[in-house]
Amino acid sequence: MPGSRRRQVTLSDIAASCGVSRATVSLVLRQSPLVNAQTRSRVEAEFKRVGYVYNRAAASLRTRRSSSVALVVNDLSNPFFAEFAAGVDEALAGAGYVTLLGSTGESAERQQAVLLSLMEHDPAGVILSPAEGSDTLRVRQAIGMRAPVLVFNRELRDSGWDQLSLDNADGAHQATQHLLQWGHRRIAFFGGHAGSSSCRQRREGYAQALQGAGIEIEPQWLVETAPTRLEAAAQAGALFARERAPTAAVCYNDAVALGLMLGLQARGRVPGADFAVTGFDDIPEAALSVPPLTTLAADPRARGRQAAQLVLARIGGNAGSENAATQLQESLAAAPAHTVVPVRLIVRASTCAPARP
Amino acid sequence: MPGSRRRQVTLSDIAASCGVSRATVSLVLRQSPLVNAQTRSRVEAEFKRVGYVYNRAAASLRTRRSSSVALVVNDLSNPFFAEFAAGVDEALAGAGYVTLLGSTGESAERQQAVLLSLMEHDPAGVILSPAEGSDTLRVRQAIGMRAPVLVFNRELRDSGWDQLSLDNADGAHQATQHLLQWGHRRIAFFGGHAGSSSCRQRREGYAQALQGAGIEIEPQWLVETAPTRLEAAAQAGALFARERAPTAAVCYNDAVALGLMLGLQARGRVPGADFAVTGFDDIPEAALSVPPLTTLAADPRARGRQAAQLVLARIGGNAGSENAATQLQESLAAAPAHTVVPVRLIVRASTCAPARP
DNA sequence: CCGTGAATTTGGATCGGTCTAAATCGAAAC
DNA sequence: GTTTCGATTTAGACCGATCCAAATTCACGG
Repeated sequence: MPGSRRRQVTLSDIAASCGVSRATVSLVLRQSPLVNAQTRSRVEAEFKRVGYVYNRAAASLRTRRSSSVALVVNDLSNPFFAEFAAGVDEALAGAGYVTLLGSTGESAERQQAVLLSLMEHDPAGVILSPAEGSDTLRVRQAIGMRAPVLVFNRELRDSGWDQLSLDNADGAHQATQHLLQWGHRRIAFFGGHAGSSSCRQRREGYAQALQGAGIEIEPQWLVETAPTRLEAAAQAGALFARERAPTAAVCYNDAVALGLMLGLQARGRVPGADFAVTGFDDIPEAALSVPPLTTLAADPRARGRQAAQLVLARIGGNAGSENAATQLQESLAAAPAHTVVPVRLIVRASTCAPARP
Repeated sequence: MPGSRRRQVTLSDIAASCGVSRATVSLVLRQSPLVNAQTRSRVEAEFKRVGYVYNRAAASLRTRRSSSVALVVNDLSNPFFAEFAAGVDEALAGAGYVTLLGSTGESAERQQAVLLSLMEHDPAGVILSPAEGSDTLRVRQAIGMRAPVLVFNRELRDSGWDQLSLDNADGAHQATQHLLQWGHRRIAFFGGHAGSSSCRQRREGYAQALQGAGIEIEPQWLVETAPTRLEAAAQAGALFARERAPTAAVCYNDAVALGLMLGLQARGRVPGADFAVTGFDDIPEAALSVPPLTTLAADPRARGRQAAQLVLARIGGNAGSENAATQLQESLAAAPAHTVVPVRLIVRASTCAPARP
């Protein structure tokens, strides 16, 4: 019923109306065994009666223990990251932390602003999926030593922070291998910015697989595009500009692969019948495209949970030292860990034998 | 360089090393015109030198002005909500607020826990896309009068809060009309829980369109399913259980429509050729399915921005009264607004004329 | 009746900012 | 030379919690 106002009720109010001291109420709040059972229930009843809500900000001001974690993600509208974010939030909530969200829209500038703004809210940790073109130094400058950081998905060179990433090289290797087994010999690597670390790693795995098969890569097999469906569709033609055109393509990711398939169809080619395509990520659409896309699955939601676990480990890791400052020191001192998670090939109908001309 | 520790630098430290009082430093922080230009630049230099970062929690403890907004969403992995969240965050960040994320996984229980946890962080406002089966009273109990709320997408009866929703009835009406124009006379409404407000509204629009065409609805044309692809695919058969089977279906949403199309194909029917299907939401996959899905677009990112604007209006709305408590009072007192945004029909290839047997 | 120790409770400082009312300081005005 | 005034600065309380050391209470043994 809009109408009942008055300022919010605090621990002092409770103390007053229960006839005990603020300290006692505080002990009740924290489930201390010190307080008498009768007192406890009296106070707890009052909590309910007046609808008391805890002010965590005030508490962590005193304790110097924050209960939030910042999640900075480059593109929420990408289902891969949305799933990731859901996983992060799930695990953080389970551990009693709240998620501070920041999205950067893949802009290093916005990322900087977002980080600065988030740091003012004193997160206990940061999970960062860096925008393309992030500068390690600037990011460091924004975060300083104030919180442990987990870098996800892209590299941040020499940051000295923990990192969680997919086994990009191995994934691309698997995809290429798969195409080789179908009998392809002319295989392109399509899409992505060669500057980005994930693209570089995927290209490496691809190159290694071809090398292992004794195949030399033609320059025209390497096509760069923005990692979007649209750009990919537009660039499809580049594959067929010259002789020795490829019969298959390992794509940077699913978005690019879906775009390429559209582009192929526009040229009268039939992906999955006379041209083979693989993706990366296994976004939900991959299973529904025509033809369904052979791709590499990484289970982004599980990655999100994992990322959360990793920062939480840095944050709370050392149960031995209760002192928050010391804890931070120790955890920051431990050597940064680089966790690489395997990806698995999901074979669908977009891969096929090379067309016999 | 991990190694440089020491406790974080505070405003008092700055004051000390600049030889001014804490009050002055505080004035500098807040760009007050009171402070002398020389002093200001001296202090600002010190900020940079030592890498000072503002502690917003401490500040808002005193000012009673929070700079965060809670966003509670039922399913982040749904691209519709992911886009929505991105839009919310974009607009909030632009206004200097930070987003506290909470996802409920469509569970009223989790939603309650999430809300309680978020409220402890004292958000200035709440944007809530309620989980199915939310109980207005419990939600009210968690939030109380502590923050203005914007309810998105689903109704929360008698909550007295602002609401932003899609014009569900009109959308379904448009879709049904479109099918009628193709010549269909036996049109089903497929999917969704009839209990949910959005489903009810869509069914209403559908029913009205049919009524307008003088068509009576057969009970078997109304099929309930969970709003997921899988369930929808499994229930496809229900449409053809009896005589007077439909030749087209207005689906609850895109996920259901995509599922239904799969289910149809499994039965040897060809959606877009001998059975017409429409969706709702225009998720990215809708354009890529086979056949591409006729559906209703709502631009979720823009909705997110709009939702953010609406809470911000409640939060900051009254520039006249500087007193925060008074402001909250006034804004909560203003009559709740229900904003309904139009949706537009995107015609693709999943709709066709009825099959001539 | 008093000392003793365990069980409870508490006063008051503290976290890092902001706010209010009052102090300080030159310089212009009388 | 004192008063006055605008410009600047500041002391100290305060926001809502926690923490520490010390105080209080109470039952029990001597």
